[in-house]
Amino acid sequence: MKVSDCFIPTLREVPAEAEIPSHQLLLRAGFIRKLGAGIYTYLPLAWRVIGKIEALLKDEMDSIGCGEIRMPTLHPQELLEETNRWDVDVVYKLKDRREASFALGFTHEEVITDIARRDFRSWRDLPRLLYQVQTKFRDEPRPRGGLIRTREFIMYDAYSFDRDDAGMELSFQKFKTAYSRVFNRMGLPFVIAEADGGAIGDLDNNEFVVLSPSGEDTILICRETGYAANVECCPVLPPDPADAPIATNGNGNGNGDKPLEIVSTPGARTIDEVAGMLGTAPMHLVKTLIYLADGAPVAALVRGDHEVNEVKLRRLLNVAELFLADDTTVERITGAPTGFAGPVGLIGPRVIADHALSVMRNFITGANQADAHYVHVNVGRDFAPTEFADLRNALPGDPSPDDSRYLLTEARGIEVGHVFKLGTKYSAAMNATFTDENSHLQTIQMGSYGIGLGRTMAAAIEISHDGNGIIWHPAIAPFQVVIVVADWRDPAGLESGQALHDALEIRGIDALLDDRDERAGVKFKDADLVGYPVRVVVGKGLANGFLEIRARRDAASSREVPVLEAADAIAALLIELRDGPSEQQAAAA
RNA sequence: CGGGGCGUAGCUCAGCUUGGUAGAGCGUUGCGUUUGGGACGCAAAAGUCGCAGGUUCGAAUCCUGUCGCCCCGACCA
Repeated sequence: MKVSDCFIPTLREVPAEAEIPSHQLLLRAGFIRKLGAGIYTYLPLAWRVIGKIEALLKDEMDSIGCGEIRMPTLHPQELLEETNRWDVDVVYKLKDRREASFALGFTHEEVITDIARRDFRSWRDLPRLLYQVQTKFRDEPRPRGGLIRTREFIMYDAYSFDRDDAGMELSFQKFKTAYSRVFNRMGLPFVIAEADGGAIGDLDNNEFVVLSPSGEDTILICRETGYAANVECCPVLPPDPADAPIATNGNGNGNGDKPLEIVSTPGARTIDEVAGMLGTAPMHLVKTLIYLADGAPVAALVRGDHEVNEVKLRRLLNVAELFLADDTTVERITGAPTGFAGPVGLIGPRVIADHALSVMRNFITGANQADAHYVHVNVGRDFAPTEFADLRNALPGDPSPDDSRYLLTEARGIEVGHVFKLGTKYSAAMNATFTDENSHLQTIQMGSYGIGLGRTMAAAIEISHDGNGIIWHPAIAPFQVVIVVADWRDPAGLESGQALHDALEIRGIDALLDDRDERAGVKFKDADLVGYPVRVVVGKGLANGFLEIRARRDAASSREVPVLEAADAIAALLIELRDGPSEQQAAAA
C-alpha cells in the first residue's frame, strides 16, 4: 500500500473538542472522524487496527474452541421483555412501519439465549462457546473521551453455555486466560480487577483494566499481593479496635464518653461546613444519608470523610431500586431540612452504619432539626444502628482485602474487557433448558464475555505515545513499517522503496510506502504522528547502497543498513519490538 | 438530569464588553523558487457568524428561545 492511495488525513493542530491523548491523536493522525457525540467513523488506519485486534481475538477464540457467529442488531421488544430489559435506560428503541417495537442491540444475552433454548436440547450439546464481533448501541448519558465511551461501538462479545457450575467455572477461566493472552500479545499492560456486574449479573465477574489517568474507573490495587478491584465493589475490612483512639473525639481530647450536647450550626449543611464551624475535621463527623430502597427509607451512616458505596448498600438491602431521597422526603423522615439528618432520635428508617463507626467515640451528627448538630454522640448510648456493614468506598491506604498486612493504592483505569458468570439469570428467565443423562430437565449455566475494540485501541494509545504522536505495538499497528522516500522525484529512490515494500509484504509484514510529493520533513512528522513501529528512510544513503532504519519508540535506534539486508533487519527489529515492552508501556504498567 | 464552557472560513482562534455590514495563522488552489524534521514569495478561492424569533435605521455583537458540542458530576451491561 502507498500513502498516496490510503486516506490518512492528518491534522497539524489539535482539534478543540479533544482533551485526552488518545482522542487528540486519533483525530490528528487521521484515524477517526466524529459524526455526532459518541458517534465516529473509523478511517482506514483505525479500521486496520481494529482488524488486527480482531484477528488476534479470533486466533485465541479458535484455540479455545469458540465459534464465530453474527447476531442481529434489531431486537424485538417481546424478546427483551422476557428478561425485563426492554426498559433499561440505555436502550435505543424504534418502531417499524407496522408499529412493532425494536431495540438496537446493546448486548446480546437474549438473542444468544434464544438460540440456546431452541438448539441446545441435550447435555451432549454442552458445553458450547460462541462469539461475535458487532456494533452495539447504547444511549449513554454522557459519551466522552473520543473512543473511550461512545454511543455506537464495536464490541467483541462471547457467551458460554454449560451444564453445571463446574462447567461454567471452567469456561469462565478459559476466557480469562484467552483474554490475558490477547492483551499480552498486543503489548497492552492490564490488571484483572474484581468488579460489579451491574445489570448484567451479580455473580463472579472481572474487569480487564488498562491503568491510565484518562480512565473512567477507579481501581484499588495491592502491589504486594496483586489484588485489584474496582472501587464499586472493593471490600473494606472492619477496622481493628486497636485503631480506635485514632478515630475519636468530637472536639475534645478526653478518652471517656462525654455527655451528648446539641450545638447551633446555622446554615452548615455540608460536612466541610459543619467541620469548619465546629473547628474539627470531617473524620470526626458522621454523615447520615437517607435513601429510598424500593420505596422504603433507609439511613446510611458513614464517617464524614468517607463515601457511601451504593453498590454495596444495594446488595446489602437486596433491593432493585436505590436512590438518595429528595429534600421533601428527607424532611418528612428526619423532621429537618437536608443537611441536618442524624441517627439520634431518628424513628422509622432502618439504620445501617459503616464499620468505621464501631470505633468512633464522641462524634458529631445532624440533630434532625434545622441549624443544629449533636456533638459527643456515641453508638449504643445515643442510638443503636440496625446493623453494622461494609458501606463505604475503599480508599488508598486501606488494608488489602486479601491480606491486611498490605495497603491498597488507587489508580484510574480503562475497562477494556469484562468477563461475567451469569449462572441461570437469562436461561431461567427464558426457559433455556437441556435434558441431562438422567432425563432430567436442567437449566443452562451461562457466562458472557466482552471486549470493546475501539476502546482497546484508544487504551493502547493512552499508554503508548509521546509528544510527536502514537507509538504502536507491532501486533496492532495499522502498518508495521513505513518506508519514507525522502525525495519523491528520485526514480531510484522510489524504485528501491517499492522493492523493499514488496519484499516485506512477501514476508507477511505490513508495509506502507510514503511516495507523496511532500518535503521529507512532512513525511517524518506524519510517520511519527501515526506511529508506525518501524520507519525506513530511502534517502541520501541510497547512493552508497544504504537505507536508514529506526524504531518509532527510540530515536537513538536509527542505523544504516545495506539495501540487501534491510528486509532481514526490519524483520528482526519487529520481533524485538514485539517481545520487549517499550519504556512508556513499562512505565505505565 | 445538575454545574461550567463553547458554537465566526476545512482546522486553531480573534472580533462581541462599547451595534455600523467579517479578520488572522495554518490548510486549500495556481505560478515560481525550494527539497532529510510540518519551506518561501506572489496571486486566489473560501464564512446564511449554529438555528429561530425579538429590539434597532442598522445585529456576529444586545434580548428571548432552541439545537449542537466539550468538560465536571449524577448515571453507566
